[in-house]
Amino acid sequence: MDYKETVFLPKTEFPMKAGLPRKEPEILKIWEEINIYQKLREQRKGSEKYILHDGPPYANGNLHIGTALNKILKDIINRFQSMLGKDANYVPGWDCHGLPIEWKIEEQYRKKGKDKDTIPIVEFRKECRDFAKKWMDIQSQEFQRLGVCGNFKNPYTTMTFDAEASIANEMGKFLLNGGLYRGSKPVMWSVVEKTALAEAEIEYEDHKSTTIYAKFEVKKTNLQNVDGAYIIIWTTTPWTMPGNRAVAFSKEINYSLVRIKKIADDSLAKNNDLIIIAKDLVEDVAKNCKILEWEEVSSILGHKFDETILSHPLNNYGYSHDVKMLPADFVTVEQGTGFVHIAPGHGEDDYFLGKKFNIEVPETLAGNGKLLDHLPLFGGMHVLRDNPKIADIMSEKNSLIGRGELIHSYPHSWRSKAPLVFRNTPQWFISMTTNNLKETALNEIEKTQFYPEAGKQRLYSMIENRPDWCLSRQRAWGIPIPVFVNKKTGEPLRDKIVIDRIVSSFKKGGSDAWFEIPASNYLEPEYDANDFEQIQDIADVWFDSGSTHAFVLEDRDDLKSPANLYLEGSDQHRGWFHSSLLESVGSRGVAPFEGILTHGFVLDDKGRKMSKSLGNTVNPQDILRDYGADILRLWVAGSDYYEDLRIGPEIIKHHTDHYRRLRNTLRYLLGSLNGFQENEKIDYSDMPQLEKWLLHRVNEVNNSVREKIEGYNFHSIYTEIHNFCTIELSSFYFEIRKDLLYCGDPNSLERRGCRTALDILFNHLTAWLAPILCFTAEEAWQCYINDKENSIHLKTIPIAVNNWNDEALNIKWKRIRFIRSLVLAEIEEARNNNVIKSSLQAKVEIKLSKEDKDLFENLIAADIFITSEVSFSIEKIETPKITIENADGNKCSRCWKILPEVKPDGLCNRCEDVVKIYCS
RNA sequence: AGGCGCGUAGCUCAGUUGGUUAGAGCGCACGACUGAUAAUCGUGAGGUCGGCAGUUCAAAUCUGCCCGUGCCUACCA
Repeated sequence: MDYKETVFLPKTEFPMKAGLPRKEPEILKIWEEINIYQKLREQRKGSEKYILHDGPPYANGNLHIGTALNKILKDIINRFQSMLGKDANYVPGWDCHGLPIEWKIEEQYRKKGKDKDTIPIVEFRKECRDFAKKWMDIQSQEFQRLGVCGNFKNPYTTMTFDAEASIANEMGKFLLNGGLYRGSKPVMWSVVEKTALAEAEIEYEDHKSTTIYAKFEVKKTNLQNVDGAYIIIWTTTPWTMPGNRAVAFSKEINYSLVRIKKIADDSLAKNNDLIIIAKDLVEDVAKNCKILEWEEVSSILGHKFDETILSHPLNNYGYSHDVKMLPADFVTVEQGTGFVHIAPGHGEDDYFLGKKFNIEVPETLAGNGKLLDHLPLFGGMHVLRDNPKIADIMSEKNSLIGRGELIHSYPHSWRSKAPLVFRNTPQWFISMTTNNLKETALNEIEKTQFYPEAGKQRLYSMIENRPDWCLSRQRAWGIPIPVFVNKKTGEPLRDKIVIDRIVSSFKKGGSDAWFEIPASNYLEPEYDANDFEQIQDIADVWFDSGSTHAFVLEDRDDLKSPANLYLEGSDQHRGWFHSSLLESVGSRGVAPFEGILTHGFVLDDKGRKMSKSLGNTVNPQDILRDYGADILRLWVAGSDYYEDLRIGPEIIKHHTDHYRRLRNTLRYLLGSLNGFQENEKIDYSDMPQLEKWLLHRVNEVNNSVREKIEGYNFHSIYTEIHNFCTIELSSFYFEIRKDLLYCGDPNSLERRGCRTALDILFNHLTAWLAPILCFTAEEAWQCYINDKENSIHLKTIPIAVNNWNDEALNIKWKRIRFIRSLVLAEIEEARNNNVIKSSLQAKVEIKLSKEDKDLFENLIAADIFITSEVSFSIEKIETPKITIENADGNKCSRCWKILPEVKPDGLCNRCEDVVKIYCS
């Protein structure tokens, strides 16, 4: 007779094959139907808030794998916090202003043959706004497809009128507290377009420059025997000579004092002149300047040039200022003379070095590329065309020892392809020293919790070493710096009334108002608009996103500031973490976050960065289509995201394998719990020992999960859950309990106890997994309770029941499992020797110590080993000795155990009873 | 070139203050079961702990150098 029908086999609707790409959108639809985000807010109302403030992605282009990582990680954290019972309210945001969008619009213009400069600025900005909106909507859909739960109906963006007004208001705070000032700094300038260019708008191409070796006579020095000697510099930009104010040397370099003995006929050098150049470059300079013979008079260590003052090469022609010699790290002996001429208005290094030593920054260049008229000898000359002429003049005035030409890589404009120059232009800055901004920011970093810890050092040293924040950009798509400058005094107007007017007008019409509404509306009646210059610069977009704490965290009633956590890729140490900290500290004196978590970058499976040219990019869209979001989420949870993380076909396969184990565990639980009812539950005290052990372990894992949430150790949670499912559930507990579940008496305390424990286990497991496998956990949960409104994501992780803790029991079962592993190994051996085939055919004889034997008191050892018979004999040995033989008796047709009581083709006593009661 | 990181089995990760023979799971191989079945169970083989040198009785762990790699800067007179 076939007893299969009488066996209580697992039964469930939960399919083994997930079909996530099809299933997930269905679940998303249900969540939308029941409005789960809103529901969660209502349910968690009044609970402790947990605010992970979203760093806004830039609204252009589709979701890529890095963003997917970022968003999933944020979602996992929010869901775990929510599962702890907190009100984890996530408001996603977008960064909307800035150059990349401006470019796209310009590109569209170029295609249509339109010129950007002929388009009214407000119209141009409108197109940028529409572009940002379009991508925001696309990305919003993509983020939600990943399972991200948040306020997608009302996200924040940096371009709403409220946000623009609020950001302008923040700039107003810096204006009023004195932190914002007008300074100047050399920027990459295109003399063709008459505009500053951003780093990204620059391309490097070969360019032919006129080079000169110019001589600076030593005027005052502590050095001996250098009277009348010349320091020689080399430059590829002769036009910067009028702006020269210093010469840089390196303390580490050895220099030579050289007397020129013989020169070629066409050399510009003079016999008997004493020149000073780096020792390593003497040959090189001599060759380039056609010096045929020379002698080294002495050598000079670099650091001795301190305090030395030189004369400008054109000292006698209107350039009579002192030229200081300054030490600088960036001076090398790779090229030139080992001295670098410093024109603070025409180079980044030059500017900062000059600033450090309080050297004036002269203005020498007009926006159209012409040297200013008042400059002696060179007024009106053009920086790109007249370099040979400048070299001629200097040569005439006996201020060179050589000249030449050099083809080298040089910055050019992306648009016009014209060479660029560094030009000193007025810019707005936020001072790092006013109001102790830097110091306070560093203190706030000390108070911040960093995950991982190394982030603290990184942010700290960046803030510590950064110069003042240059806030202005010469651009169109962004928030204007809302400042008026008094034409007479050059001072910015610092008046709260005016700022308030600007802010309220931005609130009504957005920051376009700056370009549309006449200045008089803001200034009058207190001031006369004619007395003021209206600033046309746009604020650095980092100021926008740096202000999100103000217009998101502070302005929304359902959020709070400071946020519990800011979480971004490690590149944001220089970006959002940085600007948010400075903005908040500068305006409020405190950091906007309590913690910072950084994740690494996504690399390919070999650890190389992804690039189109290598063809190793991984598209999240492909993974969603082929595997589903839960697989991507599992990849995030299973990786150590503090470091860079890898992805590729093999790694995806690895995670789908792990997914199957988790899914099958859920499936087996659901199958085993088929028909489980409240009245089947029994008390803990009535449960078998094995179930008590299981509940102890459930408690242990539960505590561990809770603890690891606090430290954001999700890959550790993942590993622990996976190992628990594999080692303790699937291959141990489930394996042992199959007999009881399939064949046991449904009314027995043993089987009811087992199912009660399985129910508890299922409740825990789905709660642990829900934040990671948000779709699968919901699917399994719904399969169990069948109540759409009652989503798994509304639940919390169960509170540990102290009663279940029994460490002594755990230690006992560790030993039992060890003995079991010895038995299984012997069974395998017996199988290989053809003694038995299946383990139920085995009779196990164990020689073991009394202590070990006592472990099995009141337990059915055969069940634990999944054999039919076990006999013990006590011996004084440490490790049990096991022999395997064939079990005595016949095979029970229902439970397949081999027992003496069973008649051929018959049933064992237990099965006979069960069949009689339940299957007739 | 500089600043901050990283490098442990094919894959994802553990390895406490230096201390036996470097661990886990997956994958792989072999086997079992056919009552979790495109599942489940068992057994097993996989590592010069990126390389070299040093400190030490003892190094995956501490130090130095090198190689590879990632992020951020600087790519210049």
